[in-house]
Amino acid sequence: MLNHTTIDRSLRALAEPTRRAIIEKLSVGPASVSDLAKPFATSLAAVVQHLQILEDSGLVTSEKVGRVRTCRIEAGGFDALGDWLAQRRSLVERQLDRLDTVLAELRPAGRSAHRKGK
Amino acid sequence: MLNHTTIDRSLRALAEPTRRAIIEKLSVGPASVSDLAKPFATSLAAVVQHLQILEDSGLVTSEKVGRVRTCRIEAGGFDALGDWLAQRRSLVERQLDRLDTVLAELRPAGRSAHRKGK
DNA sequence: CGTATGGTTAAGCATGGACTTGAGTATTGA
DNA sequence: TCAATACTCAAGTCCATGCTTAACCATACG
Repeated sequence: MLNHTTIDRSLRALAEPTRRAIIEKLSVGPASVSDLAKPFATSLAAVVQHLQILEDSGLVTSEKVGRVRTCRIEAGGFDALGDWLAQRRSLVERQLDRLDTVLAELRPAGRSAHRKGK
Repeated sequence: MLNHTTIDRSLRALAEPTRRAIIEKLSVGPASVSDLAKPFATSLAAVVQHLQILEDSGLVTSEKVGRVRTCRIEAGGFDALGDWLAQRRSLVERQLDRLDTVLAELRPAGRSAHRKGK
């Protein structure tokens, strides 16, 4: 399993509405810090702090040219989280399959009816 | 887009190592509250609180029979989060495609080299 | 040059969230 | 029926986190 700390940082970063809104905006396209701050009622400094956390989590990168910092989503920043999620879901599937098996053994003549088709 | 509050609750619930560990254990199979509490150094009450949060988030269900509460992963509890993630990733892909297009237009004779094959 | 713009950093505050303890309820088993 | 088990609930503590303000730098513009 890949580094657990990456998952932790990603999830913490995303578990905040403002940061999620920033991610949502950035997933449409790059933006400057003050562009990102505009929609929010909070101060610019607060947004900068959120951006710092997003960068530490590996979800966002930024580079400064002149006096403006341009932020963008880091492609692949969601991969660790995606893998973790996929693994959870596959394990849950496995559980349901085993349940099916058990039910099938309990009434061998019938067809288990509670699972959605493949 | 599906209910935003669901995403919020899922992410908040998962942004905590203990709760994630509980999820990981439950994705292997159902367990009682005290089974879940065993591996942790914390008190039982703390684990119960975590379970409450996980249930509120829709990731876990439980039912009490006799004096023991059995907890299990809610199949489909990860769907909203999975959809959100997938959408982010697809939007990021779109950005990269547009970038490819721009680069291709800048040097029409060359092949863009920075993307992995389809 | 001077001023505005865009961002950075630090300090302090306030709230939320994780944890503990302790007391209580309901079930089970001897 | 008594004790152990398996939670449940309430109250209180404490620390992390998000926010603000304020001072500060660097770059761009008239």
